[in-house]
Amino acid sequence: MLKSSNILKSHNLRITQFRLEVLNAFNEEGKALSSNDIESKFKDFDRVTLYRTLKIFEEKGLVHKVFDGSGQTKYAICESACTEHNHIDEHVHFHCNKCLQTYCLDQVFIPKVELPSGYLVSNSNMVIQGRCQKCTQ
Amino acid sequence: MLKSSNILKSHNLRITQFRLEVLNAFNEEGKALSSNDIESKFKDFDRVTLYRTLKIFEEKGLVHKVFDGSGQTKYAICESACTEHNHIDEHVHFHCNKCLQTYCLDQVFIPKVELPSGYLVSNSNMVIQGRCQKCTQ
DNA sequence: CTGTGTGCAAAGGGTTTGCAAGTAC
DNA sequence: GTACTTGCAAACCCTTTGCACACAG
Repeated sequence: MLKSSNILKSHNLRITQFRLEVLNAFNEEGKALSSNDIESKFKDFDRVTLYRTLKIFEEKGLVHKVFDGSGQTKYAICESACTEHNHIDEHVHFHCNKCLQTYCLDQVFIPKVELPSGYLVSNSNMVIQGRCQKCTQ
Repeated sequence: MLKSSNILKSHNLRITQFRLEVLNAFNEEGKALSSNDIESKFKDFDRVTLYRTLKIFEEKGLVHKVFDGSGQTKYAICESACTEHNHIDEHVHFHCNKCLQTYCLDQVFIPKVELPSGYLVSNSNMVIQGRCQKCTQ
């Protein structure tokens, strides 16, 4: 049994060809993908199904949205710890201004910040822009 | 002469009624505004002109885009130091999950983060979500 | 067999483009 | 007077909704 089908099963999702292909796309690319990115990897393709797939993947904790400042909504694979009721994505995202790709820096955590009194923090999001490893070589 | 017209003049923009009103809206609200937010403050209104106004304001360094995770593109007034060629917006943004407003915390700076070697940083962006001062009272 | 997923058509919403008329300077 | 700005219509693109058929379990 493939890894992707295990992921689907463990999140209580039916295993379909389409979902496997989308999940594989994320695993192969290793970076945040827009629906457009995914679309261009396939032919014979229904956009609507992709939107629905991404939506349910997000709800069930397989992927999380990334707002990288490009304006496009992108998605990236979650850490395995994420579930439907407990999204944990406290890592930094890096957006390369040259290749325009966005990477999850799973090993880089978002630092805590001291806020003025009266603010209650539930969640933090950090996007760093610049040049990625490939584009500085 | 009003403050807003000085801002326009100092950024080499023609002073028009429309631009003054948009600029005043930002100054009055003191938070990030979507084009929708601005639209609802006026009547007798052309959306297209607003889009063009916001675009040129951003280019000239009067406002900066804020991606607060709400999905909507919002804009906030820049610090006075920003110009067409030098955007400096190294402060934290706060998005309230209750009132859905986004505030610039000008006094809270984005902490520096240690990245793996090979990454070159040009810019950082940080959005903290939770409850704002008004909504925790 | 039953409930869920998919594909198509169409609608909805935000944003951009083209062009003619109006306005700042 | 000239270049820039505005307003309107229409185009564009991304995303969602409705519905009938197909498929996983």
